[in-house]
Amino acid sequence: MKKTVTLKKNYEFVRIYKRGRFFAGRYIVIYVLKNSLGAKRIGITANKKVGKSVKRNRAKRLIRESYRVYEDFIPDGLDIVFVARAVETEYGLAMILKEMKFLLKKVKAFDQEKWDGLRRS
RNA sequence: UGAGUAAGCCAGAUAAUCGCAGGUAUAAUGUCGAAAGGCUGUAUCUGAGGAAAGUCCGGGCUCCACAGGGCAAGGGUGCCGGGUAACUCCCGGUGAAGGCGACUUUAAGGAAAGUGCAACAGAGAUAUACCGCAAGCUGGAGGUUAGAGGUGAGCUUCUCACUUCUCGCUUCCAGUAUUGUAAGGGUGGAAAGGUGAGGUAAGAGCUCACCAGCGGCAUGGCGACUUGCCGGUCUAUGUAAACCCCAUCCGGAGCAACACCGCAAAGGGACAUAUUGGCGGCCCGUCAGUCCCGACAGGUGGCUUGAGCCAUUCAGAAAUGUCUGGCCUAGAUAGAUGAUUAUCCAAUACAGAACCCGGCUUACAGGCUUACUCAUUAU
RNA sequence: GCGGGUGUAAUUCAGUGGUAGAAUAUCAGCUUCCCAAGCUGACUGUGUGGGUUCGAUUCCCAUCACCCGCU
Repeated sequence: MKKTVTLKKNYEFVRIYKRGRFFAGRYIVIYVLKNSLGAKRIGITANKKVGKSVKRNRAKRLIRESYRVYEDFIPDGLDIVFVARAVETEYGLAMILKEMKFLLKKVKAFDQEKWDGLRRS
């Protein structure tokens, strides 16, 4: 198991916001940009609109857990940023999983054949 | 049984699988390195709170040379005693306010040091005199006594009746550039002690009794203060979370502090022998040449053993202190605790450490324990 | 994390303890053939909760929201 590389600095996030493709879901917004490293890097953010620290931490944990499920099916060479949105209602992991898969497909960052093959076996 | 008061406790549990952070051990035939060791893997242990929150106080720690002296300014605190490293915190008490009560609340020094403010209303706002109540004076009306005059009647010296005038007394009414008074008067947050009796032209601490307040002495208490006695009636509006006075305390900045390593450190500019800066305002004293641009998106330490936690002994009314023994219990750096399943449960609220402690304040589902009060019923 | 600041009408701002004001905006009327401009009038309130005071936008305490800085 390889360790996940994360984006840290603000200028890295700004670069992806400005140049990358994005798609908004109900709970999260996804930004994707190709990089030249040959590996994938992710960033997760939750700003103050999401809520206080407990809510922000929970949103980040759920996104991180969902990413862990789909990590192997995302092609290398991409920078991905997940932004948690401010939602009034309660939500669980299952909804985040469903939405993340949908969003990854929308931005063409999901290896459907590998997913199907693994499911069949 | 119902209603309530006070103090304290818990903050979902268990099991399995996957996943995250840190410590320790280990590594062979993994990988990087000269090595120490790192990365990675494996095993094992540990892993958010009662408020971690707000950042409202107080400290530790670090730097400002030591954190020094004096003056000025500013700010905090403010019944008494104790506790504490310290506090504006805590404990106990005093006074005051609230509650039938258990009990609760309390920024509670000084208003006879001075200054300011008190809108509107009201006669008047820190002292006043509009109405009123009385006294005086003037005028009018009435009553009455005395004196004088006139008319009439009779027993004509004298008596009686009526009437006029003058003086005095008195009642009522009106007026007032007069005097007294502050008892009463639709106001107001507040009208300069309260109640009762005497007293007075009318009234008034004018006098007396009790109460309140003030002063003195004594008693009990470490003290705030309490209780008792005596004395003068001078009684003194409120506001100090208005200025202020008194007492007392306070140097500043904050772990993005600070130290070290690495990178960079070529050069340019500003002020300089009594200037500039440290030293937040001035003086003394003291230290150093100083600052800006070039030019910080790196790493390590600081970082968790501490005014620590648990049990216990003793002192104390308590806060708290103390003796003995045991324990080590997060330490990240875009920031770690999550997911799924099963069982129990009535159900899971407020909410996530970021240098560390002691408090305060605020948010909060539900449950439990102890002590006490009131009401009702039964014995 | 640490430090600092601000909340007044729909908007921009005044207001030093005594009935809270200006400009713009909105609405209505007048004026005009119509519109604009102009004139007149109306409307809307101290972030929230306590306390001090006779009385609080103002003074004190707590709380909420927003904004700024740090190397």
